[in-house]
Amino acid sequence: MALEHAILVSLLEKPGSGYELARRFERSIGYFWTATHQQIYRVLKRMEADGLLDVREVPQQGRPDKKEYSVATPGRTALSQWLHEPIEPESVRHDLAVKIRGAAFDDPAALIREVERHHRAHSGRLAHYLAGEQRDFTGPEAPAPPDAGQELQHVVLRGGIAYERMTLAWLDDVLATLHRLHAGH
Amino acid sequence: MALEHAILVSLLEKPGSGYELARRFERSIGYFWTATHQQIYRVLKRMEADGLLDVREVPQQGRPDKKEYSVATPGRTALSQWLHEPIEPESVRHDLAVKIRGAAFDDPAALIREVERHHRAHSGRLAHYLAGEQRDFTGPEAPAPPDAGQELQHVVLRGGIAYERMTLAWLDDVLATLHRLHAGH
DNA sequence: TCCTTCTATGCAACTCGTTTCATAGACAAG
DNA sequence: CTTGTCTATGAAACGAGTTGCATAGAAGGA
Repeated sequence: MALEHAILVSLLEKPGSGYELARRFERSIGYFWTATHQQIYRVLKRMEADGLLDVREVPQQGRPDKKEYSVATPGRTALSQWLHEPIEPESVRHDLAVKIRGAAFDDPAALIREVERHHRAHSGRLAHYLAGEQRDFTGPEAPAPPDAGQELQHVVLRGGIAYERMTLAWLDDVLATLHRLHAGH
Repeated sequence: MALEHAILVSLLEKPGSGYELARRFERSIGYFWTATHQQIYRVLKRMEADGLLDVREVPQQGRPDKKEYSVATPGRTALSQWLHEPIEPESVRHDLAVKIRGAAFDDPAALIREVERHHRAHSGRLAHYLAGEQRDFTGPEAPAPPDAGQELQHVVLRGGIAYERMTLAWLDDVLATLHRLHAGH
């Protein structure tokens, strides 16, 4: 259900087309919520039919026309209502943890390269987040007195950074454990 | 797709019925993978049809009969194959982050109680994990020379603990930010 | 010239996951 | 004696999410 709300937030931050939303979901919003373009187009259509969004056909030069969506009044109301509802704290879903426990019934050493691959992927994400933080919040070109929206975006980004740092430390722990099992016993 | 594999791992650790699996998914396995009983029964049926599992009807006294599932040879093969395949590092899905960014278009102070609720829930989980660690791994009744399976279970649990600690610290950061926005500016 | 990439939108089929409902015997509390 | 909880299994319907396919013009490189 939160895809609708993530779209509302993103369109309130800036109106845009399905295509543009899909790219935002690969970047900033995608830090904490993913969606493919098919899913986005389908939900946009439904939300427009429900009156949550307004559409405007925008002709363009040198590229296909696009449909620019923006949040209508009922959309703002729906978002506000959702913000006031309690939600369940999420439960994690971690394939890698399943694999690690499964390694007890296979060769634990075979997992080492896989864990190293994850480590590299998370290092890349952390670098990406840190670059974004520098660019938008802590660097010299960041707006000096940040407004509420920027403060909130920053605290969410700090959450992503903390998550990646924690994950990297854990993956180090996992690697040390796998090496220990491989060498000894 | 990983539900199948989580079930294979759990049944290799100990054979059991769908009901028992559902309870394990509320406890240890549920630390990193959740599933409801309906989902489990459906997948068990399919896995048995595919020859990955064996079933045995177990009559019981004072309670309904149960079907005890155990992993068949093709199931072990399937798990081993999956363990050797690379998987994508997961992307996070965090409703609360959507809400926090959405708070820029609503009253940020209204989120404070919600964030505090999440803080309490994560504190509870952390306490639960730490109790489990004490009981199974670091306490006086834990098996003195742990085998590979226990080492791996422990490192997964340490991951859960690290996740909860990181989340609690981040929620403190979020609360401080919300209070700052509420008081000042 | 052809091949790829980028912008832009969408359908169809499928799998995964959740919610609701149903059954049924045993046992304990009120 | 009724209500609630625990064990145990399952059907049906729905909603969320993924994968594959299709279209189409513009731009840039081999």
